[in-house]
Amino acid sequence: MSKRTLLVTSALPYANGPIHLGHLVEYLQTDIWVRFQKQRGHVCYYVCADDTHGTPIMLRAISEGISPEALIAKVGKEHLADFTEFGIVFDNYHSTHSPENQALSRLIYERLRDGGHINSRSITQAYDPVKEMFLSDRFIKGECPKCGAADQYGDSCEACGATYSPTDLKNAVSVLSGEKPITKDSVHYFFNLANFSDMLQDWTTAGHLQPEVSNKLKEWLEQGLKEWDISRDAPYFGFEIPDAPGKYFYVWLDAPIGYMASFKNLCDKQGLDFDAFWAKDSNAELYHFIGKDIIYFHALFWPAMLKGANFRTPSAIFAHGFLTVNGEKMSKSRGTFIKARTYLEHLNPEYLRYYFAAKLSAGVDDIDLNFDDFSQRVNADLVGKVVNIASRCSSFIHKRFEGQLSDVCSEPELFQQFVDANQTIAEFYESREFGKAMREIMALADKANQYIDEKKPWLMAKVEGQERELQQVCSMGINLFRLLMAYLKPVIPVLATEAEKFLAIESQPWPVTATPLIKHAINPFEALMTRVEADKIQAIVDASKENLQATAPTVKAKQFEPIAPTIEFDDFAKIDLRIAKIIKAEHVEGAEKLLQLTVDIGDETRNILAGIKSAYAPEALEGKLTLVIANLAPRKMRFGLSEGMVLAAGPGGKDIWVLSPDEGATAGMRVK
RNA sequence: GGCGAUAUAGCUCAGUUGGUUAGAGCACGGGAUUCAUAACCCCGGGGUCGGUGGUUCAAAUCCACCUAUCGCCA
Repeated sequence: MSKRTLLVTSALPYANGPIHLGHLVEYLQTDIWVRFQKQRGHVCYYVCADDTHGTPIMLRAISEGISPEALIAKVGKEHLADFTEFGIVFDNYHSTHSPENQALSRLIYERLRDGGHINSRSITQAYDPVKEMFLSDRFIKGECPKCGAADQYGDSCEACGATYSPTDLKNAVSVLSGEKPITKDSVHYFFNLANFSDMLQDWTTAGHLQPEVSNKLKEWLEQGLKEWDISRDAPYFGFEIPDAPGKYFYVWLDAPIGYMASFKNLCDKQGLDFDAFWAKDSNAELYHFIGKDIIYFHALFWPAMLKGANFRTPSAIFAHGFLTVNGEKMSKSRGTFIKARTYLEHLNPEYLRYYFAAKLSAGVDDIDLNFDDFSQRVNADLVGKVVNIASRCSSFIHKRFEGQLSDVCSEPELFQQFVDANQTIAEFYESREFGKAMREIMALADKANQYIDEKKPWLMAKVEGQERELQQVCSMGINLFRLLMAYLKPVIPVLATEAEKFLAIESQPWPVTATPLIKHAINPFEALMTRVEADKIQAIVDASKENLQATAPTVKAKQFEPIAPTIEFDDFAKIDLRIAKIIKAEHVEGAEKLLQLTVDIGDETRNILAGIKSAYAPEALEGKLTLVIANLAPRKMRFGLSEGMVLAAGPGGKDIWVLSPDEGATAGMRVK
């Protein structure tokens, strides 16, 4: 087995929200693959970073009242903590908002520009005149021009599926301010992807991609490649384009460069040769694990950018499917939108690592997390089958032989059979057929249990003179267990490490040339893993439902007029609000909208003319408690003097609602 | 709307270039066992392979259409 050099990445999580179980499919898949490579003795670096740029980050920082830098620092820390507790070990975890990324983004941009791959021209876009920023399609809502459905985004209608441009929307408003967007021109920069059509035609069919991905891309390539808008106008959180003040790199331009930047950062820390991995003639292998939703960026833009900037292209891109829970899309209301943190608060992360491994393949199919299947699978496979082998053998070894394994291997052929399986299992791991690898390993576990069952050590224990055989059978079981743990180590590293402690052995390499432990003392057995408790799963679902209420959507179409400018408490204190009792209410001769109210505000009564005739009959008001502004300057109206104002809400007409206090308040009390 | 993927036992999934009675794990039923975290071992029931039509000596597999689910449309 020759030594390979690999650089592996997972897609960068966006710094706009927490890690959830859907994200984890990818990071666990990558981590398992990387651990496997390392266990095999290859040189393998696994780098990742937080994806930190773009309008959503900027807006969220504003809504939280902190700087974007503070926001991404906070979220980045949370992300890394979640990953770490799931056993995902990066060789480096960086940020796209880093000097390395800025320098590399700039370098790549300049090389593309100098190579004639960047164009610029003015385009017309929707613009929010209040927030003073351009609006992408997702920030405009209105009625679908085709079917009239309300509350649809600027690019397509969720109700009828029509696609259109934001200018087609009826009654369009900015999601940010509620204002009607205007259109405005601005110069944008474009990456001319079509220059790379031939190169991509070859690259996408040269074995770098899964066949289904390759087919998908063929479709896009046949339609002809369009230029890619890589710039955004200020205000934007990102990197300013070097030769274009006020213009920023679109987040998707610098995000994949973040892979390089994170690795550059690692190189600087560890003295590695960056060019050995990224130069055009690099011999290192470069792999990107991604979700199938971002294939376009990774299989077209990214290789083209690298090519155009004179860097090497990826060895392969591995796309995976999405996670469904109980057969359905993850849903906040069903409690199946589960954050990594919520899971960690209740269940052992290795359960999920094993479960995902058992279901993952090299394809792009979605995988389903079925809670019943999850606990059955984990309990049956890991606890019932694998750990059980150690459990059932170690008791004899300790009770009868002081922890000493026998001095011979009684079944060398069986042991060798387990060692020989390493090749098949390794092939499955290598090709990301983790489900098949797990099945293979569990078949070995079954074999081990069958062996013990056949030998019946518990009968030997009762027969005098069979001590030696008893020790041999149990030692054999322990040795088989050891190999199983070596094979499972990429998936369940914590359990594997615990098992190594129990076995009193060094960290296990991939068992290509393993020999049985002979005359070896092991440590007392302690439960290595406990069963999944069903109530914990329910607790996760419940907690996920609660999260929903805690995290109300932050960006929502504004239905109401914008909040007025902030005032100080002193401003508020100037307003003297009083509880008032309506003593008398009557129509005003000749007035269309007004009612005349006589109200008791404690020590005095007032005459108030209120514009609420359209919504209230006078007799319905008499005796009612309400709120009035008592120190409003009296106002002379056509029908008389109004000595205050009754508080009411609503758009008008029949929809006016007079405010009233809770029971117990009495006329004259001041509101404060 | 266009395009793609998927649809196999109660559940989660295998089924290589079309080729005997369609497989596994879990669940279920029966038996055996008691060393082991009620684990393990043996046996068994259960599927008109989403639907309809076609090609073929032969279709889960190839083709067409339909239905459902998921995704993509830069």
